[in-house]
Amino acid sequence: MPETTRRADRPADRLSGTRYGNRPTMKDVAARAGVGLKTVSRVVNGEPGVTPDTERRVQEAIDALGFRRNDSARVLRKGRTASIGLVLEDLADPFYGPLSRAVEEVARAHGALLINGSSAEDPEREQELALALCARRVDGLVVIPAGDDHRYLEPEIRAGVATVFVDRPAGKIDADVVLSDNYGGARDGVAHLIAHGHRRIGFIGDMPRIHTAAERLRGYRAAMEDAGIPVEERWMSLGATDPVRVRRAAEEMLAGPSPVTAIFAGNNRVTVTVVRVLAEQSRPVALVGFDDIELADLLQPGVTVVAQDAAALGRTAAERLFRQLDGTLVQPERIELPTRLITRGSGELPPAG
Amino acid sequence: MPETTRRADRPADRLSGTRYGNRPTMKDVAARAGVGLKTVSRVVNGEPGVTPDTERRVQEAIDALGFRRNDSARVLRKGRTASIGLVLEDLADPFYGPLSRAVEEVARAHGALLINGSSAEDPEREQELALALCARRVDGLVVIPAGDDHRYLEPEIRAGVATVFVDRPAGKIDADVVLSDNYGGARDGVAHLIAHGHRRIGFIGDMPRIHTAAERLRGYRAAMEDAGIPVEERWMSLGATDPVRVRRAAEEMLAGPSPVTAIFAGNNRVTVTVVRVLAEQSRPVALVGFDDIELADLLQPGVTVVAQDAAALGRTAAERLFRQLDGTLVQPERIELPTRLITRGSGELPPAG
DNA sequence: TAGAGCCTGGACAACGTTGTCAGATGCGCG
DNA sequence: CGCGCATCTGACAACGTTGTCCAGGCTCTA
Repeated sequence: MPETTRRADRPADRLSGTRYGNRPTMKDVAARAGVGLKTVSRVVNGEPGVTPDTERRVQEAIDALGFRRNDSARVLRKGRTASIGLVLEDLADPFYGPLSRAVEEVARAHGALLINGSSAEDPEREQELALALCARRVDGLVVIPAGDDHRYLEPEIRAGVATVFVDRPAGKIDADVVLSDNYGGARDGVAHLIAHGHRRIGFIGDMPRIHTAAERLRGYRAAMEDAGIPVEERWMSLGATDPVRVRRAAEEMLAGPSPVTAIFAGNNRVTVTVVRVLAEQSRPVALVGFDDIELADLLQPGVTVVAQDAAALGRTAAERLFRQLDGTLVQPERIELPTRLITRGSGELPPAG
Repeated sequence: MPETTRRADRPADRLSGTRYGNRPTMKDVAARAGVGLKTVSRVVNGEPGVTPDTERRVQEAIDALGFRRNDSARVLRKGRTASIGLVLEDLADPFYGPLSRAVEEVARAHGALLINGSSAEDPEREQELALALCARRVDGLVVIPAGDDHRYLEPEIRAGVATVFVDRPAGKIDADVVLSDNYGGARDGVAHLIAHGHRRIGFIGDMPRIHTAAERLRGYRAAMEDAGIPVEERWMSLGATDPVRVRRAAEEMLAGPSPVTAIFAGNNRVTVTVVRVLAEQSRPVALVGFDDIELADLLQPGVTVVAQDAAALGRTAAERLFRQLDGTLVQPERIELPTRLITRGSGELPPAG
């Protein structure tokens, strides 16, 4: 049949509607066990009021047919899905692994499953994902925002979808947010470099439209200003953090007559690339990175970082989400978790050249 | 005894049944727009046969009420959820990040969402998770097995749940499997060490009940045997791969009168710990690790590894899953992806001592 | 031995959506 | 002006489960 679908380009529309491969239902089980439908339901759900003998008969029928309760139908009836959604930027990013896992653990403790998807830093994809999750009636949503306007979630929140934003604040709506102290962490990290004698300090960060990136840049500027150091434009690089771009940025600020003697790297990806670039330099350049990276202590020198606790971010957010669902929470709040400066050598190098 | 739907200790049972916070339904939209229920359905799904004027009225009502289609009800009707489940070991493990992401991308391309959970290497939890996903009627399941008996999935597979196992084979059932060539990779890695003059080579791996661990051990033994080197018991450590245990194992094989001159590390976690231990040794010890690790090239010396392509594993598995759903696939198959030896220095060190 | 009360089991409606089908409407044409 | 046809619309059942409520059978007591 030529179905002329007008806007059938939405995800869920693309799978066709073949039935489950003929799965047994409670009705089938009931027929086989010679009992009523509701009795099967009672057995499946461990409700009281079934004689051991009847229960045994039902159980046998269940085993024989390979019955498994259809939670979709159950959800329709009960109104709760016991699942929460997580919209993050990139599952493959080592920063989000622990965060994701922490959210999952909390969900598990509350008997909920986790559905997650990556926005790939694309606001439109974030929205598409979040709304798809809402259509599935997740009980709650943990969002690591890619966009800066979340008014599209207003009807959902009003309808009772618990919502918590992590890592970056929500845009244009009032909602729970759990953040790291990006500003303070960056400021301290840069101040650390200044304390070790640096004055020409480079900053390589992500696009400033990303909240964390903007905050870290603000921290950098604050530390410099506190020390009375005027920042030169060419010390700063703000843009995509792919290796090619970062490498060029680093090499540029390390070239010329008065190169930077230290670099502050705005996130884990930047840090990794900068470490590579610095390894190729003839003179030592100090480095402090935002986000911890694995094996940072084993490099020569060890990489000094401003570490944030990704797991704590996820855990805190998820716990807050379930407290929203409990009804114990009313007022949206902004929670800021502290960062920690871990000195390993690279940030304590004195200025060279 | 076949495990079945039983008692009320299952996750989904713990959330109580409060209704959605009074969400508008198609009926409400229909009432407000002054049209029939089915017409709303048509508009929502972009079906043909609605005049522009009617469509506009319906659309306005949708916007005004903040209506969002309830996919649970839709699923109940259509029989497909457009979602697939992924059961893995630990979301936070850097090896599974890219794998997970790859599965997600394929799912996305097919318009499906991804629900995932961590088994924490616990067979019971694996089963609980997989069955919970089936109860939600995921269309398919990608499983990284923790246990070695998957007969509990037989009714599900028979009922049409597409199933693919990744990284490790299924136990006691016939199903699609996508693996790395663990045996060949380990054998080549160890042979590489032997080629560089080593004879006393240690092996530190995971519990042999884990298929990958067993295969890699087999590869180690094969390489040693091919070279005519009798393996001493104390060169091998097979057990949990927590840092404490691995550290002790490494230190033990490096002590005594005839210590190993090289170590083959059975997975990424082991490699990381061994690198730490070796950094403390006075004499150089060669190292080849299974799985690539970030920044391996920047360590002194760079860490030689047998790399597997986690993303390719995930992608291949997910694609196979959707081909099962298409009906293009019939016979279960075992697909083995090659590994790649990446030399960076640590594996090319000559024997010392 | 009759009545009260408890326990078990089942009929039925409802959850929100989609597929089916038939009715209503409008249009062109004889 | 009426008929056929195409187009648009809506009533209704069904998806598989759970909550409500009542019937029937049993035990227990007076």
